[in-house]
Amino acid sequence: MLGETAERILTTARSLMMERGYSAFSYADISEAVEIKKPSIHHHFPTKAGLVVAVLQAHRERLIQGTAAIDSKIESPLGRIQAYVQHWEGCIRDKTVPFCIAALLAAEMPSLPEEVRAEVTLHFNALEDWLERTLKAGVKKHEIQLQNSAATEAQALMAMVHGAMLSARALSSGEVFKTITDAALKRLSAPKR
Amino acid sequence: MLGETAERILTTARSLMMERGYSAFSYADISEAVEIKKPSIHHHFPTKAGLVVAVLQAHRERLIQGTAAIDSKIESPLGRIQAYVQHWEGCIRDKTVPFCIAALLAAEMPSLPEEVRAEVTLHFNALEDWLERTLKAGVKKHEIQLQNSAATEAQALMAMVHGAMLSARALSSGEVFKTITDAALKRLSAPKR
DNA sequence: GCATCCAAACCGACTAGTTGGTAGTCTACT
DNA sequence: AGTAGACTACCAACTAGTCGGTTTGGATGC
Repeated sequence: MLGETAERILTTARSLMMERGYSAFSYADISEAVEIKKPSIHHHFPTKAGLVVAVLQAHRERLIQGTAAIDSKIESPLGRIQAYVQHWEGCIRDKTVPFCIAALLAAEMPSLPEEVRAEVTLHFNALEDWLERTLKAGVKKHEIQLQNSAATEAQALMAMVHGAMLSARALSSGEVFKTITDAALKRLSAPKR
Repeated sequence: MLGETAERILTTARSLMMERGYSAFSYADISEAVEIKKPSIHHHFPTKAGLVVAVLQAHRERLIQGTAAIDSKIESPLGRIQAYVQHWEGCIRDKTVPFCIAALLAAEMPSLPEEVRAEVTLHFNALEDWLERTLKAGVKKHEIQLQNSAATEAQALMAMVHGAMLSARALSSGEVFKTITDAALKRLSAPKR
């Protein structure tokens, strides 16, 4: 298992990356926040790439746990997707977790170490999988209507959520995220019958 | 007007930023590509923030010129939006201009200098304006159907395009951009009548 | 025609600070 | 005695940016 310090380093790295991405945060930043000297961080995480990979693995783990929790709590597929989007809405509103790390790193992709790039791709795949599964279930239950294949609609939905995060940052407005995602959800729901 | 060297610095900075964003490119990188010594770059652009602002202003100028060209060449609003999306599709395919700089910098927003941030916001506003105008014109001509206000749909469309760029990077697949944007365009077009 | 002046362009050498990472040491706990 | 965690003291490489100085191609005055 990971020690307490390693855990603190991870969560600090996470929030720094959420704010700045990969290249704009440093071991010195973590050192300051965790109140531990820089070489001690290297003791727990020898390289920056390794640390970031660990953060991304935890991030993906949270995604898998989170969607599983949604699946077990909410029966309706449309409701599940709503819950997913609302999760981010809340995060963006209270500014604790203002961005999906994987989406952020996707922007920096060409300047990332290979190991990190692989992790980003994995996250996108995992999210796409869950969205696709959930959309398909919604169609089967006549709760969701799609104009394209579930795979395509899952990709589109994911892009919309990530793009909405970009817009929220660019316009420094949490409002715009809700506006965009509400419109996307509205489009998905099948007319009552 | 800008000299030839300044112009070369600008285009080099542009492509470096397109690849890496703000914090992951340096004057040394430009120096190497332009084959000019580092202090000479400072002669033309005293600060990095200033250089990036210049790049963004040119980028926005191109957006305005580009959309104006589309407006004058293409009569149909839906066709105009298609042309806009296809422009990026082409850029992503041949990898010359693989990302909208403003969208890339939006991800880094919190670590950007103020002046740069303002420029990013301006770009988002300019694009949103054009999309909204064009969508409204399409509705008037019964070419485009919207489920929400034109402003909302413009935001959603913009988010989708930007998110599709992120996905294309994350999955290193130009295909996925086309898949996503095709679906978005399909949704916009009103049923024939 | 020719000296003078000027400004733009450029460059070598440098600064102060930061980057990720290393070596070796001390300490506390098992 | 061994080990995990933390430390001080480094390192080479890189960061944006500065300084003083040279080269260049015109303009201007005579």
